[in-house]
Amino acid sequence: MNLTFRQLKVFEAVARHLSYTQAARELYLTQPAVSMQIKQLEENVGLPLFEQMGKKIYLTEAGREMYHYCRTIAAQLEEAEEVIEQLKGMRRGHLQISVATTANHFATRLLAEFVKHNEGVTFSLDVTNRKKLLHQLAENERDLVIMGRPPGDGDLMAESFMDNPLVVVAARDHPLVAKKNIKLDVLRDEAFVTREQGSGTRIAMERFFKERGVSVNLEMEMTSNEAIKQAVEAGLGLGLVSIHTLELELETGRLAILDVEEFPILRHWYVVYRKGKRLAPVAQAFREFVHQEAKSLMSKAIPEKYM
Amino acid sequence: MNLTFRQLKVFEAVARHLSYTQAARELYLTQPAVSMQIKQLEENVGLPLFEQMGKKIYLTEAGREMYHYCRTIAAQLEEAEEVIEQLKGMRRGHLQISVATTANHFATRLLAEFVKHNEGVTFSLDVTNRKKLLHQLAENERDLVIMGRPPGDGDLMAESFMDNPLVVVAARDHPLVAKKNIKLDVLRDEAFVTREQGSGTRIAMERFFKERGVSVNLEMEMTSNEAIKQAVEAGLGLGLVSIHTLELELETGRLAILDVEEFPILRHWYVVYRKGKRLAPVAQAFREFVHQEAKSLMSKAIPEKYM
DNA sequence: TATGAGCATAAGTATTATCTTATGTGTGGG
DNA sequence: CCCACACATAAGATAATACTTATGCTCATA
Repeated sequence: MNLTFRQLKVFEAVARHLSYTQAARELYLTQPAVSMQIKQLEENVGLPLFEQMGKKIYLTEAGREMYHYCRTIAAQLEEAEEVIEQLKGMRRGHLQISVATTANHFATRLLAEFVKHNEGVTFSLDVTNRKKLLHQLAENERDLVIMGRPPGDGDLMAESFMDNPLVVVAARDHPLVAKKNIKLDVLRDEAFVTREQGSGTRIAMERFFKERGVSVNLEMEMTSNEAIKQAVEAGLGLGLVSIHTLELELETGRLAILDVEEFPILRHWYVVYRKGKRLAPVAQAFREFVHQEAKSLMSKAIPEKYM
Repeated sequence: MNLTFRQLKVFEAVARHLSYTQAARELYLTQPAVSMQIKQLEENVGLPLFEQMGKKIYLTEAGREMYHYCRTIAAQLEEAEEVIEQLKGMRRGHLQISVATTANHFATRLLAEFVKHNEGVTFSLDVTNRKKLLHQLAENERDLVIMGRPPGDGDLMAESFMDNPLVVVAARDHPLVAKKNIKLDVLRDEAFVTREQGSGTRIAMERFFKERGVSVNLEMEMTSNEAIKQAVEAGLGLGLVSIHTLELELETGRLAILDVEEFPILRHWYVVYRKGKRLAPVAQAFREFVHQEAKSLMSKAIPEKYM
């Protein structure tokens, strides 16, 4: 079959009016133009679609079938058009986001807020480690990624949108909790519970201590921030984590931030995407949303001095 | 939107292969031809459908949506094509048949037999009186009508396909049942239960008696053959009916055919349709089926001497 | 750094679509 | 019996479509 939409459109009008002439009027055409379209359609189909009895025309059975499919196809087209329009206006869309484990807390909240403001937007959120995030970016599997500073070599756009202060935490009954302005040297004697090698936090941490000639005990590795906090709370040692993971623990007083000199280590959160990627309207909107709203959204959850 | 099927077809191939070049190969086109079709489609849609990252291309969200609708539309088209093919080969179709009340019995049986031999054929059967049958023909509401001889003035094709013997019946205990070769004059004293004025049977009956100068008592009118048979069985009088309505009553012996001279009145059944109407393949096939099979199908149900 | 793969762009061309005007044909109503 | 209506057919003008070839650009990879 070699139909054209024009043929279907004209056919639909004729079938509806059961009149070539009226259909022609509706379509601002002459009657022969309509005749020709119908004739071509009938040739394509291989069966007559109308029969003429005297002055009136009637749909043949083949005509009735065609009319049916004509309308379902038209309906599909309309639906498609509507969906596309929604995509254009960003009233709809699907976000594919991945976030670093550490960002889980506020990323989820950001997403929730965004979706609340944009009805019809759906998303899938993958919370995973730095390595996998970089892999997903390389494979173009995600629209946007929220993470620490990505390596400079991959062709990535990374836009900083919020500070990410790393702080030293201890259990509430730890001897250092009460001290003010703790010297870095003091930490030399302390055990640290840390994230696994290769994680953003770990990299930053090691660089920080190395630059300052302080070698600390980093023998306890955990693959999640939750595990670290549990360990610290249990008194296994100190922890070095992003303040954004601490909201609940600070509120309940289970963990305390130590007042160590040169702390917090100031890092940043980035919205990352592939250079040259044409962001879909939703993704574009979410990116802007993050830039505008992240700070104010987080300020409610974090002690002021760390903002 | 001003899409073309060509655009959709090309788009579908590209989306499937995620490659312009491969799609071009599949469609026996050059790569620029594919590029242009996609470009035009994107212009129509108003959004990019693919994004290129290095050598690979990916569907954008709009692209994924379009792909979806593309496939449902293609599915609709295929379905339409299939239905049309079936209509061509008469493996499918809908019959719109009307039959005279008197023909109900064997018409139903004919239809049943026809449908059994042609899987996929559906029908709607209207059993009604002569007046309405003619109206339906005039309004082109039915494909075929089975009835007695239609008036010659309407532009109708009427093809006789089977005898329609009208016989005189009586209750089994009627005095005339035992008589042989009953004279017409004898009927003058008898009451008749008849169909209403305007019915085919009634017209034939009146003409018959009038031509022979026999005036009979026709005061009991019924609008259905079933009612007539009931009345005759109850002893209200004689009946004059088509033998095709009598199958069951003869078999059970509730009614008897009288051996009246010049009887049965020989009339005929006709397949009738509007002159110049292009019969759909199904209707055409049924018409031929009726001509070929009606007699043999009926011979099993009716006493041999009346065939 | 050179090469090739893959898509975009440009220019040119043959084909096809689509429409109009003019006219023919059959139908039903006055 | 003739006219008006409705669809069919024919011829021709115009626009647009859908290609092709040739070439340029960008990126990955050897």
